[in-house]
Amino acid sequence: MESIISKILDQIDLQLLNALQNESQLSNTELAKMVNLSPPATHARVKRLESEGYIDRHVAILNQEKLGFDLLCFIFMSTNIHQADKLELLEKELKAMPEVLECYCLTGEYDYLLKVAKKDRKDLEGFIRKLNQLGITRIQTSLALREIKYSTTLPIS
Amino acid sequence: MESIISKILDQIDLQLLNALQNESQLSNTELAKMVNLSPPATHARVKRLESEGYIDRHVAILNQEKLGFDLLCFIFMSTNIHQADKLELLEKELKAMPEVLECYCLTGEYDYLLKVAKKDRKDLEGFIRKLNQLGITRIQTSLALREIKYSTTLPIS
DNA sequence: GCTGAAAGTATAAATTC
DNA sequence: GAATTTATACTTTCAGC
Repeated sequence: MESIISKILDQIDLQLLNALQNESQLSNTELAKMVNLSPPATHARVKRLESEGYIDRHVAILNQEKLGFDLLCFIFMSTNIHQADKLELLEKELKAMPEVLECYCLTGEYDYLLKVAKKDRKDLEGFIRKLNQLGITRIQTSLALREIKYSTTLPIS
Repeated sequence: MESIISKILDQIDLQLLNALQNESQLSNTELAKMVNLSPPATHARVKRLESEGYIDRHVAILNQEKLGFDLLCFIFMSTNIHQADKLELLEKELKAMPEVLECYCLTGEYDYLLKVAKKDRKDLEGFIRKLNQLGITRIQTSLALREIKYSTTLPIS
């Protein structure tokens, strides 16, 4: 059975998405050569993929180490907030914190998982103190000792 | 006391990095206007930031949901491997798996944290079986119920 | 979706500050 | 030494087919 995607995205679309998620600076001309299409046809497809929301955004990935972000932490936490509107506020505040790179609601022991980048332990301490003021009941922090892989590339091919 | 970075990167460099990590498709002309420099001067700075490793790569962020990746999982695992060369092999294999988006060595109860994207439960089951064949002793899987934030933007400003 | 032309960009070289 | 202006090559992008 075919997936839903294959009915909307053909092989060329997937090739384009895959090329761009690995190297978004590829020129339209280069992309066109890769998929054996004319530059205008290629351009139209990429624009379509963007406007239809398959491509969320284009970003530059900076080097954490070179920029002094020595601490990458995973913070598990639970809250005693249960009112829907107050939970929403909490999530809005978490989202607005620039040091919070990722945040998910998780199955399991804790309510939330946060991925946080900080420059040093003092910064991290301040951040955790800030969390405690938001109605967080339980926090467990794990430090990343070593990065083995960091990718934004979805396995679409 | 000034940070190390401020000795190498000036305010304009940080502005450029910050602009590009949020929207890497900005044209050189637009960047130049933002930082009040001529396009060639801006271009030289960006190239320098790339060649010196402050910018790792440029990528397009795809929409997981639209592409059918319904399962985002965080897998904690420990291994019984202790030989250095065999551990290296394990890490190389983890790195090579396209469904493994991120992988870190962690402090705490488990040796590794994996962030894994899969299309459905059957796929996930197959993946976990594959892990079990690599010398993994203990696995704990948490599913992301909801994404509150997903960002690649470091808080450099 | 293709071809060919027009507009806009990136980039290298020469010049100035 | 670093930024600017000038000039060229390349790319994107819009017609018409």
